[in-house]
Amino acid sequence: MSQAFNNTQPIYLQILQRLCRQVVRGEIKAGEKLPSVREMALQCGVNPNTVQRVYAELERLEIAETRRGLGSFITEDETRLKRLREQLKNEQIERFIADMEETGFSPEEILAGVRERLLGNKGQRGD
Amino acid sequence: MSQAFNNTQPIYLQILQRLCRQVVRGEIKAGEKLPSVREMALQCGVNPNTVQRVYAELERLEIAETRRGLGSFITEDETRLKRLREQLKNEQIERFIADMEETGFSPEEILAGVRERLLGNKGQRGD
Amino acid sequence: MSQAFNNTQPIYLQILQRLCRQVVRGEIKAGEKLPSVREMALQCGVNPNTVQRVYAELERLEIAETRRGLGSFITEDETRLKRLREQLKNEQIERFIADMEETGFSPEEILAGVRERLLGNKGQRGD
Amino acid sequence: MSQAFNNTQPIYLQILQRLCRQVVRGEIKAGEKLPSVREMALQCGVNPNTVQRVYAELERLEIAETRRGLGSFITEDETRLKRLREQLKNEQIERFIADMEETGFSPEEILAGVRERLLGNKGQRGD
DNA sequence: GTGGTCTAGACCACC
DNA sequence: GTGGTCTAGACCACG
Repeated sequence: MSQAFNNTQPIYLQILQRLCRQVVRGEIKAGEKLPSVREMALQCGVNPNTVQRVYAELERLEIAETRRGLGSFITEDETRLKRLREQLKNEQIERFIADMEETGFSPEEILAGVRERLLGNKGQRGD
Repeated sequence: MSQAFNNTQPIYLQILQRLCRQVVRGEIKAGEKLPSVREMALQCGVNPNTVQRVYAELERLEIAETRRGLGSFITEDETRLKRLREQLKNEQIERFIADMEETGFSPEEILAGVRERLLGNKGQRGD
Repeated sequence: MSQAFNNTQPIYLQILQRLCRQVVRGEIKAGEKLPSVREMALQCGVNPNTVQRVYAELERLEIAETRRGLGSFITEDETRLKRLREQLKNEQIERFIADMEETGFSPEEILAGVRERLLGNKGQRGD
Repeated sequence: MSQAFNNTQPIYLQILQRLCRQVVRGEIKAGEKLPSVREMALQCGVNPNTVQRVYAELERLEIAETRRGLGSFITEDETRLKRLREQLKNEQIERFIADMEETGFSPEEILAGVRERLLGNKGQRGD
């Protein structure tokens, strides 16, 4: 679990992404304390420097804040977290569709491909 | 020079991707000769070595083949190119949906988001 | 400097082959760390780029994997290494026999020639 | 037929090898006239320069000789051709076994592998 | 420290 | 002319 990093992306980004997703999925709640840098480093089998960087980035994104001597905490601003959810959704969709269109797929083909993948390819109509 | 590359991805991958897309979109046809390494390097404002790497990768992917002293050519195997198109489509969709689901979005939400982005949010019903 | 390379084959392939053979012979063990790119370059009297290429190829062959900032390591998957051994054996035999047959030697003649070379030509009978 | 060259070896060597093998197999006989350079180039779909090089090499190996204004001819010295046959056989065997031993295979393993490949692996004994 | 990428420029064999 | 390899040296992000 704690050790599944690929080499194509910096580890710190992978951890960052995982934390964001846990927050968005509600597995980590508003106001919740994150593990200490050292603890998290152990859990992930990673250099503390790397975790430090993740927490700094979370702070920059206003998803967490660190209180000196106490640790890092997810923001208590729940609307911020809801915004985060929408933001991630839109970014991912945006990037996906831009990529697909640049590769030459039409909107119809994109939509059909996504639907097929999600629902199986039993003939849907009525778009 | 004439082309803009971003810094988040190696240049050679950006060129590779661009060529793949041009092939998939039919802008480059089966059997067509690619510019020589040196010429492409000039066009891209890039070192010949970098282009060399791109062409080598195209060959490894069986999208192009190089003939000694003659240059590099897109494969004449059109079915290979069709496969490439499907492959790119499926990979992109797969990655997108995996990402979305891992972030906690349901299939319905994904599909709705994609449709809305592609068609505007006029009447989606009955999925 | 310390190593002699012949001119008929690219240096990077010669280094690659040597490493593969060391792995197959068990001189380099599963999980073992390879010298850093720079160090290996020094050892071989070769440019770091050349070694880099070798390591990239080893990774593509799933013989080694590189961990960011840590170095390159022979895969810990021992069955992969056993497969490699068989693979090299079969490839070499296959190529040899294909060559021999294409040159017009019969299976009997091939086998006799190999046996003679390996054992001296004492009593070959009854094949 | 005439167009099956791989990229890992110079085309002229591939043609050279093919001719040697045809001679060794007896498909081309002692004293026989080879196609003209231009003719052979057409047959092979190759630049005349390339064929020129092949014929020069054949002459250097004393397998063929070119008579000005008449063309190239396989040598009439049949013992030379027999020697060629043995020479090719021994070279190929030598190279194969050297490679195998360097990869760490024992003589027994080599012999077993070759026999298995040639005869199928029905338990032979009596070496 | 590590690997990854890139440039500049060279040399080679091949066609 | 072409692609393929190599060197020398640089810069970067990562751990």
